[in-house]
Amino acid sequence: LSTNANYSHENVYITVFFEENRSVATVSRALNATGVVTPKLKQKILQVASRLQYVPNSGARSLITRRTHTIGVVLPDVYGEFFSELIRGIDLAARGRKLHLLISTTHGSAEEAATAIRAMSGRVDGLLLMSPHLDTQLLRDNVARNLPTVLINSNAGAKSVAAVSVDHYGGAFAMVRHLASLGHRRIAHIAGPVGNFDAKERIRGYRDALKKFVPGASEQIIAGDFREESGYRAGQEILASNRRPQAVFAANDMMAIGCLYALTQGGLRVPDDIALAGFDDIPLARFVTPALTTVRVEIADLGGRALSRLAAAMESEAPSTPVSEILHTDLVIRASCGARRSPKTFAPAVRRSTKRKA
Amino acid sequence: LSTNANYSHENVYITVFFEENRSVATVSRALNATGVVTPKLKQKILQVASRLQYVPNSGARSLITRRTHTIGVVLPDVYGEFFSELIRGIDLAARGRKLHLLISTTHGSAEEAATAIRAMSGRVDGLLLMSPHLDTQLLRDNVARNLPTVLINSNAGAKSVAAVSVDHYGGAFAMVRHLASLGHRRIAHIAGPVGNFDAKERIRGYRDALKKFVPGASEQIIAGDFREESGYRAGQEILASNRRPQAVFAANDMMAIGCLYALTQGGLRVPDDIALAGFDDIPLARFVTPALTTVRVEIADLGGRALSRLAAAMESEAPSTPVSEILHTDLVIRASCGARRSPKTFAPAVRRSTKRKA
DNA sequence: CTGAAAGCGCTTACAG
DNA sequence: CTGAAAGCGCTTACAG
Repeated sequence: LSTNANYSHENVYITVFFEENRSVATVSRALNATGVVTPKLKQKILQVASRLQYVPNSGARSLITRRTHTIGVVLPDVYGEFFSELIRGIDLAARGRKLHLLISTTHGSAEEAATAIRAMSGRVDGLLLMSPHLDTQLLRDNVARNLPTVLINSNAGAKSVAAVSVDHYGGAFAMVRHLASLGHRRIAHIAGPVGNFDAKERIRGYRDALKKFVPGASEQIIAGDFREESGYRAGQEILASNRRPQAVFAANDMMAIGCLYALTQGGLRVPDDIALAGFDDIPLARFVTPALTTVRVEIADLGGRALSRLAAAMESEAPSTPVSEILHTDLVIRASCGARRSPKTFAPAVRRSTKRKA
Repeated sequence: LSTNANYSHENVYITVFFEENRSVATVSRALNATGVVTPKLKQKILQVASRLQYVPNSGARSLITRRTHTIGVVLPDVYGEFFSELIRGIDLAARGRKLHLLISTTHGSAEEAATAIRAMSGRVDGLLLMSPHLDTQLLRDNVARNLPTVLINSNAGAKSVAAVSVDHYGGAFAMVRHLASLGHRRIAHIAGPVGNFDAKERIRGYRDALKKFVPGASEQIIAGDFREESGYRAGQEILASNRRPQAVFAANDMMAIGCLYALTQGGLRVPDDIALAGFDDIPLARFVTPALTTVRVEIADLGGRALSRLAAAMESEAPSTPVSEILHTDLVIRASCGARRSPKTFAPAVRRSTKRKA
């Protein structure tokens, strides 16, 4: 064992304390404040540890404690305001619990998602998953048994895995109700990518609200993929149509902004000639002209809650029954839908809650 | 050892293979494709591993291999476009090398930075550090010896630690030269936070270019902190001054945007009454009206290069001599400085390189 | 209160 | 080509 006392040239391990004639057991107890150690001895050990810049080898430690204190976070991407905010919320909640974050991206590929999940399995205490490609089968095949898992914005696990999602349906529903209340009857929807859970829920909200608040009106759904460019194309499509909608509700802000550019280029004035609304309330939304009416999602909160749920599941011994939590959204009314003008100040945007039971 | 064959109810470890009458050594060789194993046996082992969803315990593995295949990334925050882009660049470069990312934030506190660095030391193969609070002493006290480290946008380590930075000086210099070339003589600078390395370099660039291209002009430096609100206040200050500058160069885009709002509110037209420029080229820059002239920083590239350097240092046996790499910037000329109007299209912004030897 | 020993799951010489 | 054994750094009963 003493062959390992190589701290002068190499890394520092607990065994260097042998040089101080201490047993690793005592050192371990002193460092972890577990078990009893004479205050004097403890102080000396701490001192030596500090001088030597001793840092415990986490691999060795988790080998025996069966804890890594690390959470695996699997996301489609880390790019853009949405993920940035989401990670921020997760990070904040994790710091509070002294948990580390191992982050991996899948770039929208199911195979990469599976690989990432497997690669993380041996090194984390729990998993936070978000991916458009998650389905029950993929989860069953790749998530290690008994590894606590929480899904974000996904219904992949259906009833079998815990999930935290945004109330896409309620938000879209409230927005269409608002547009209808302004007198618009022809309300078009620029949809998100086919197969995407969020997008589907938003379409459902649009559809139901339209049916309810504008009886007899026909749906107009324009294809999109959540990216700015697809909103731009949708805008051009709207310009070219013979019977233009009076209002356009895009499934997210980036598409609404792309659409705004197309409409403005085409000579239409928003909101005078046509109303426009988005979804997400990304920071950009208040900066475009006119400022964008949208549905606010507390993205950071979404991440924070997901982490809290996961932490709770990790702490409980028994495999907890999976709970689904749904975060409500807020209507943010700005200038682009014509309901009111947005003053150019730093005052917080007007919000109207769309609370809805989960 | 056989007490561990508990895969039916618990986690799956390599020892479950005992049930197949195989030694862990053979299983290890088969799984890692190291050493020789009969193709037939190997296939069978792989099959069992797959059926059992076996995932190696990374702690145990790195205990012996002395590799975690994980990089520690310490950032001030994960919020906002800058960090989002930076992480994206790091992530992209890491995936290619099959490295995992352990991410931690310091929220601008030196103590948190130290804690984060120490907490990571035992669980990573290398460190990527960015923090306004890094100094040589903090690094020496907290970074484990022989742990390869690369600093991002910091000169903390001076000559002793490898670093990748943006050419703040050159970018600011080029911008002021550009503003001077448009005929502006009174050019003000809204500075970043005091003590911040990036901010200091940008001031230096402003100062030197002003001296060189507008001989006799006096400096006008307004305090700021990189946040939008401080730019807004700077704008109000400019409005109130008796001899207004002809051009304002903000040390980053967010302050430029805050300033823009103040100036517009105050009745000034940008760029007709006053020219405005920023630094960073965040996505928002092209969306404000008028679109913002700025200095483009390839943020993702910054992250990617930092990771590449780190990976290289990790692979080399000898403690490599620390190299400092400086990324050049590009001038992005849009409408806000009056040099030209920006058309509202999706065409890429005009860029002029400000190449400069590192 | 402290130390010697066992063992966490894995890999790697070393035998056979 | 395969297996038995040692050992990575740590923690935790178990003695003393």
